[in-house]
Amino acid sequence: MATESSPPQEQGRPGKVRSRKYRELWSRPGYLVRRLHQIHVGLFAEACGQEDITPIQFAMLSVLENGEEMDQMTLSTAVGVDRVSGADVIRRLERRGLLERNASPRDKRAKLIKITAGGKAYANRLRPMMAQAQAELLKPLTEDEREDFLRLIKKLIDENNAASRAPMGSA
Amino acid sequence: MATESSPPQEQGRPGKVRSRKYRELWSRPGYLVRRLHQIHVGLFAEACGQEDITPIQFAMLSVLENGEEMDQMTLSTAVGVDRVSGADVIRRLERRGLLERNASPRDKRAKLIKITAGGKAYANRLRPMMAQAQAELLKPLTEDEREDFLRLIKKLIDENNAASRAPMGSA
DNA sequence: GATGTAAAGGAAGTATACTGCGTTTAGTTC
DNA sequence: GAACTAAACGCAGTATACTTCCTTTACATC
Repeated sequence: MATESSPPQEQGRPGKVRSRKYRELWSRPGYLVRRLHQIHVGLFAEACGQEDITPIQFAMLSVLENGEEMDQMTLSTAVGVDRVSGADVIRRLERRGLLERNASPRDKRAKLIKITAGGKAYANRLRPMMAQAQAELLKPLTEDEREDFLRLIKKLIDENNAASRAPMGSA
Repeated sequence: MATESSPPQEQGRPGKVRSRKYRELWSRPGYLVRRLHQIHVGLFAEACGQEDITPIQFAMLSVLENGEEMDQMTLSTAVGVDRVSGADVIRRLERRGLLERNASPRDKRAKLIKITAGGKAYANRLRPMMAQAQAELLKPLTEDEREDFLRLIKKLIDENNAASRAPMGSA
């Protein structure tokens, strides 16, 4: 069953006429990215077992891990989600006591986010599971292929970053 | 700004100790896949302009385009989402008159889904926009790199397919 | 034909990930 | 200092994408 989603390769063949491009789902890069994203979420949940954590939640803890404080906007941008989605994630992590949210003394609009001791310990405990999920995802590829894949996907992200609704890295 | 998310390449370097692997967000394949997925959704929406359509909705119309009827479960599996998510998408497409949902005469449990004439016309009209979104996503890569990327991501999906919560291709 | 299992679907609940609108506060410009 | 603009946040609403629990129906087995 694992072989059925990618029938004989015919995308990109020289003689193909324009109209047939992207006709099949498995020839649409965006579709493939969506599928792989789903798979990653599944692998992440599996690797974390009974722990109630998601990739984006762990990403936030990772950003905060060094103890630095930042407002919601900065944190959201750092993990690459928009302000509102970020605030949602922050609220859930705060509810579990993994981070704190305090009014900024310098800017009355901003809420400063800081990881708690419990949050740090939690992140440390789960790091191996996160790493396991990453390893599982790449497992089908050889070492060379992994490097290629990471290089190419980074290139796609970098050059398309501005196109995203939540441009990253402006922290 | 587009270059900041991928600092100097150091992941996978031979001397790296185990504990530093996946330490940075941009070195976690799952994180990169999530980002690229977001970007694709953004590009898709942009390419579709005022049209109110999402990648998964278009994928469903693509599967139904040949006029074939199928139940919700089969359709959901064909586009690679679970039963419940699929039913949600179907309900929205039905509301817009792009597809019909009728009780199956042979199986009283099943609802048979069929694309409408309007749905076909709509899919035909939007296909160039979908193709535009796919092309935009791959634009940063050379032709050779595109082939590599598609080959590698298909391999990852195929071999990890069973790990997904919504295994695909069993149609 | 009764029984047990599995499949199809619905309903409720949760987590990302947005858009749009409004409020408060911070700067900036005049 | 007043006015304007922009930033940070909140709230409401929507779309994927799940989980869990339930009902109905189909099918296979006894």
